[in-house]
Amino acid sequence: MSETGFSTLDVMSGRITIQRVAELADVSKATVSRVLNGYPHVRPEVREKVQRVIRETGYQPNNIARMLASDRSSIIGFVISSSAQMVFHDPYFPALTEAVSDAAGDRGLIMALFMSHADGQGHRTVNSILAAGLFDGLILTADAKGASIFPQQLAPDMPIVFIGRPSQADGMHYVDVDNIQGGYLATSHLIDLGHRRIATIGSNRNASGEDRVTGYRRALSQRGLAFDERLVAFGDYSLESGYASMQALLPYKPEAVFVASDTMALGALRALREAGLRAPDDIALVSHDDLPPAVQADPPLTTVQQPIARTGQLAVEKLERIIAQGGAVRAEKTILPVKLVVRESCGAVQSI
Amino acid sequence: MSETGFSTLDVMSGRITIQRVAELADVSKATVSRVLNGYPHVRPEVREKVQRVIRETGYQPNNIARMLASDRSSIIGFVISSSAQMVFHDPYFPALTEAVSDAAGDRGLIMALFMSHADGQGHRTVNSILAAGLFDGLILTADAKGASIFPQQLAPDMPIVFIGRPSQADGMHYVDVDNIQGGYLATSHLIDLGHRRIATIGSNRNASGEDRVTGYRRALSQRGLAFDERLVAFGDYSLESGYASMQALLPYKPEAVFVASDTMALGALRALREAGLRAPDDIALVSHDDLPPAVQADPPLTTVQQPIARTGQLAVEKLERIIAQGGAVRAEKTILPVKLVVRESCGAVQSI
DNA sequence: TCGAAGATTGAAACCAGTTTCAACAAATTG
DNA sequence: CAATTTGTTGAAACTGGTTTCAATCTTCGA
Repeated sequence: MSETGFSTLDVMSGRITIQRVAELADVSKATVSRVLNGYPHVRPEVREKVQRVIRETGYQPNNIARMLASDRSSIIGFVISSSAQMVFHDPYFPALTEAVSDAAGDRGLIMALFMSHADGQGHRTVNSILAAGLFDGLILTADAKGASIFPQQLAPDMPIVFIGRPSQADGMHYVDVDNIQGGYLATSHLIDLGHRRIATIGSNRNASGEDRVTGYRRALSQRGLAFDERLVAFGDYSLESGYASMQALLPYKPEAVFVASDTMALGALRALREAGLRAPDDIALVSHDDLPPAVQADPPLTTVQQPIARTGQLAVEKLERIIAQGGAVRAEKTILPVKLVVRESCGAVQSI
Repeated sequence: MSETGFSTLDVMSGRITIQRVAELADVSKATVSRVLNGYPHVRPEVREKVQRVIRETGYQPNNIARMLASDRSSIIGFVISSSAQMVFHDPYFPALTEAVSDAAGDRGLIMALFMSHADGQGHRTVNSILAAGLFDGLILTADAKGASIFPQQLAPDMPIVFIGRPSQADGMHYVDVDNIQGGYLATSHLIDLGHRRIATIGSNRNASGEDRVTGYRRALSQRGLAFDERLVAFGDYSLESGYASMQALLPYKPEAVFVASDTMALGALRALREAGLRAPDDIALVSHDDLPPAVQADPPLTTVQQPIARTGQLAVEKLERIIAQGGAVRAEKTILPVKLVVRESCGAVQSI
């Protein structure tokens, strides 16, 4: 009833607004806003008074109003465009998601996750994301070869960073891992161990898969080994495809195989086991990714470690920079180094 | 220069607003808003004119302004509170995430993902989520036993649905799977196959793990089998813990084991293999979850299938209902049925 | 044909912040 | 000591929608 019910402020009315804080601190909304955002031009004692009111009332600024006024949402979209199968079967995407989520959280950004299945219309997803006009920027996992629509064409001003080299990389920002070097290191290691008939299970689904095969070929040619078409199989990163690919390769009697992902290597190992062969004694194996299954495999996999957490982190940082500069940043790619982790599947170390 | 530059509307000015559409269609903002939201009280020809202008200008309403005015964001938060390890190693969380993401997308909701690692302060995450005041509601994965702070206490009005029974389930909405029945079905199946010394690898980390062990005990007692403390081991859902648990059980010579997750079963299988034992010939195995590794395992796992996609979907639907009704819905739990999927690890089917 | 009920419409208030700009005070300079 | 410059502050405009309410226009029944 009382017009001056200041004392019961914490009880009355549903929500505390900046207006209310301003009244209680006996200043204007503008000043409260300055305090809130750490802007200068506020006398220390005024600043403190406002902060005290904020503390005492438990005032939380309304983020949506903030977004509207400042034209910034602090929300970024993370779009995984891949078949449902891949997301399920390969720990790469969970690991990457976690990396991006962590990096976003560290910077006070909120990450909205979209899984746009290639089987449905992934485009619809991307379209509706852009239409939402809600995101400060987007992180996209590299598209499969042949993806037709590019969000840039739909929203040229939207800051976008790819993870993995997109099929049309011109003018795109992206963070990738040195896949060519990955294939090269793995294959060179096998050559160093004395193997000559070295096969590969790669993938032609996306740029990463192709690059790893490129590295494989580069290592061969650099050491004067002939490239044999029959020693190359292509999978889709699933365990099943690794299994099938290994079965297809066995008739050509490889001494060693570079498998382009840990998950496919797991499948390859099973094919070996069923054929009564053992790694590394009968066939040496080096794979790629260094995800948890590599350690868990039997035998543990020698594999190329790719810095997934760092990848996610750099993508977020890069995106933040582009957002801050209003999108006027020259397209720039970042390639992260990889390294070989030697375990038992290659035969360089004796199993314990 | 011209004051009446309507013809160049698509070129001039950065963004088209509802005001601009209203001017072009020669109506008020209110009418455009009515058309936009499909409200009645607009003459057909007016409606059509407005729609034409919208189409021609490519107008997209600003979602943030919409949120502010309507006090709805259409964003839900999905919080995975678990150790980083679990998220990495067990495909359960990726599968669940995908289910929730899909269900949200289907309903026009945007899903923000939070992975709050128990190792850091998960509470800080939840706090800052609530502070954001951005979400219409939250879906939380059930907390581990002993989690101390409940978001309800911080934000009693926030619509929240748990996936999995939370440790303080009173007054909470949650969707869960019938874990007791899961343990019961698995164990009964092993009893039916003639086994008597049946061990279990469970978990006391959360309610699901405990329930599965409860089901195991219920099946034993119902069939008049004694419960033997030494035949019970507890893991943390990781492959490693399954491996260690199985090693711990072997000295007590179980004939069969019910393992509370596929991932732990994978570890158990390895322990068997290293001990020179085979499933199902030496020890029969039934696990829980029916995630991809169950099929990929060697031998493929007989396991209890839990409907993950359905779980996510129901959680989103339930949350949407609570949001729509302004939170005034009586707490209600939903328990989904599980079923046994017979493969080779239990010995009921001959391997091919 | 008149009055009442119902449909259509727009002006204005509102959501809760940020930002601009003018006014004034205090400090510095010539 | 006057003239600038610099610092502090609040009023008001602005972000782009939704919603209320009163005014006007139709339609229909008596």
